[in-house]
Amino acid sequence: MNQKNIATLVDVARRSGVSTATVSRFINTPEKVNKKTRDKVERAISELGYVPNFGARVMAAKRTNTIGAVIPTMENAIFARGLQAFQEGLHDHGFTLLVASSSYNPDIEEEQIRSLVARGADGLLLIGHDRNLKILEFLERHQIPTVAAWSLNPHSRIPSVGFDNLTAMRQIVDAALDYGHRHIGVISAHTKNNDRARERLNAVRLTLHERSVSPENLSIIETDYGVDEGSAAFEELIAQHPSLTAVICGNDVLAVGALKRARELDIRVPDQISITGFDDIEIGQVAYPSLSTVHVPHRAMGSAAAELLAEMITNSAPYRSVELHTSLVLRESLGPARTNVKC
Amino acid sequence: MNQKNIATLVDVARRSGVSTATVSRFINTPEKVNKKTRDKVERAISELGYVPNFGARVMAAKRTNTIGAVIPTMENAIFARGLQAFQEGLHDHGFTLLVASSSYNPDIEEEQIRSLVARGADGLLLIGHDRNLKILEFLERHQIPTVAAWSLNPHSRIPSVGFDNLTAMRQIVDAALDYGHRHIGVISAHTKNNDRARERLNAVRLTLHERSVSPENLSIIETDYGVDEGSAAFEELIAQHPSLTAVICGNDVLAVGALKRARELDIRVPDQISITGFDDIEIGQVAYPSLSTVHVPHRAMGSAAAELLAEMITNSAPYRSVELHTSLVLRESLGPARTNVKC
DNA sequence: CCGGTAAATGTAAGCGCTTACACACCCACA
DNA sequence: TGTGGGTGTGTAAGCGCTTACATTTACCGG
Repeated sequence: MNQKNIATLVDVARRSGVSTATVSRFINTPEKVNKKTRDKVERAISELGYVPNFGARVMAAKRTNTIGAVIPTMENAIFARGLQAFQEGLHDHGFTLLVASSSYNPDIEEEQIRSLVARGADGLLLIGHDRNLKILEFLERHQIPTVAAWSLNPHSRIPSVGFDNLTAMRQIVDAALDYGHRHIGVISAHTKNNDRARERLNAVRLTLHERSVSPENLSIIETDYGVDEGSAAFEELIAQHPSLTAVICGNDVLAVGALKRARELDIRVPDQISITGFDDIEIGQVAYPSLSTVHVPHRAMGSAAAELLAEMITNSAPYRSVELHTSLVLRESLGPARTNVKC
Repeated sequence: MNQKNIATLVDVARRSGVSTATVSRFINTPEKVNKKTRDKVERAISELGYVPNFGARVMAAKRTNTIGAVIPTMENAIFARGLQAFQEGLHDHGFTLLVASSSYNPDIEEEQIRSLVARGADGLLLIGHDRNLKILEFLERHQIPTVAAWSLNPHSRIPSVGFDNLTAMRQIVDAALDYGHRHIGVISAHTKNNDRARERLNAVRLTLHERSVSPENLSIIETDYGVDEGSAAFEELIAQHPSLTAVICGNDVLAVGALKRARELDIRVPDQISITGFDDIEIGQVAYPSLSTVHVPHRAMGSAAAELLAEMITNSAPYRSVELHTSLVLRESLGPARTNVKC
């Protein structure tokens, strides 16, 4: 034992009277060890409270059975459910998940990716496709199987497991237009370095264009992620554009913030103004009025990502993407446009 | 380079024409390396895209600058904000955070703790104090500085950074009693292996006793964590005990579920029934009616835990706990008890 | 009783780093 | 010119594992 009193393989070997190789086999491939020996080793291990040193193991074996994930934020539930499913899927394949968050900052994301690779991650899950070439090359040089989720981009070097944000957002914009809304506000997450936000915003522009609504009737505000940010953006938007009858939000968190502020300002939703979200997380169901939104198959996405990654690692499977589909969830917050009594 | 084309320290040394020791020094203590040498090494590193192998590093240096945290769940925001602050605090001290979740399962928690220790965590953050002796001894043998958060227990071998759940819960129970509630329901998280839930429940019992409310007027239901579980528990509770005028929930997530079901059943809150939560997370502010709850200083707790842990690791500081205080947040969901028109 | 084969175990060479120690310089000072 | 003390760098010994290969043991049919 060393000064920290931590038992090593050698200690276990000595105590059970076998070689280190046998102890190692006991741990990794017990079926290759004789029953009697197995018992001896097992006893020694539990008496010593031995735990294999992960670092040493990785060095010798070149495989960590660890997958890393870098998500933009842990603060909200947006990625939580998908990640949970991802983790469960990985577990079935014998992998452990390590999670790091980037606070929506590309530099931190890069740092986290490097850190996970240094820690020996066998594969990586990232969110979206917006990142610079340098880090992609780094991943390629290290031959780290990687998949990008929450997004779909056939041109990326990284395979996707996700949905088409553009198509998804069009569903709800179409619904709003069908309800007669012609003056529309958008509260979007920052679109820089965020392909999901950008595509969703594009979806609004495109749909309005197709349905011949003038761009002048569209007011956009970009903001940070958060309920309070949603509230502030909502207030600003309607103060500057009183004729708006609908506010499309880039995600449920912003939408819920908008909903909250509307209530505080005594603006009835959806009678006076409609508000929509995107993601379909729990908070939208408990909000009042309940939030009309785009349902994202979080769990399916997590499972599919786990499946694909496991496949890429164990069979070095070829490039393959998985497309999932979203659906409209119409609850209370989206309703017919009010007849436009100009203020 | 090996077959995976990953540059090692040796490659960098060769390329820059210095010894491996110098490269290692460049990485760890650049001020000890001559400026000219530094430039050579720096260039070689960036040309090769070299990243130090973490496992090898740990083996040689015995220090990882990594802190592990095992939280019961990532699925909800309860621990998210505190963890974020914890992470930020650690970052200031040069530590990296690794997060694992246990799904409220003590066996998984134990497995995760072992895994983090094997990965070389220099310290550990755990939630609450309920865990078996074996794992405590394991931690002691490995001399891993550990703190327990979200709870306070002066008798534990592990120092606490948190608040007294009993005192905290009494605040809101007292408030409910002050409003005239005498028939009280409780929706609690499972109390097994969960000291926080247990103490909060005890707080209800104790307070009622002190204020001479008969235990017969108290109905308790324990359930899993989740909005839907809260909804189901609420419905069951009021079906079996129509005389209840207040439902105290063990946390905000359950409370919001209860609030939601009340609305679905057309039960007015707080006119017909009051509902309270615990934690003060965002979801309670956006719920309708807004949730009266106990405010937990999540961020302060996270920062304090980071501070204490850093101190324990770098100075092997003595056992010291940090007590934080909660406060009452009265919003809409708690109101006067209805005059008891017996059904 | 022997050779052959399979099963079980042992030996020892790394894996990629850090760091104690040794060594080579260079400058200041006597 | 000799000595003392930096400063900068190199050498090489591990850290705790896995695993290819060598060796031993057990058991079989002939």
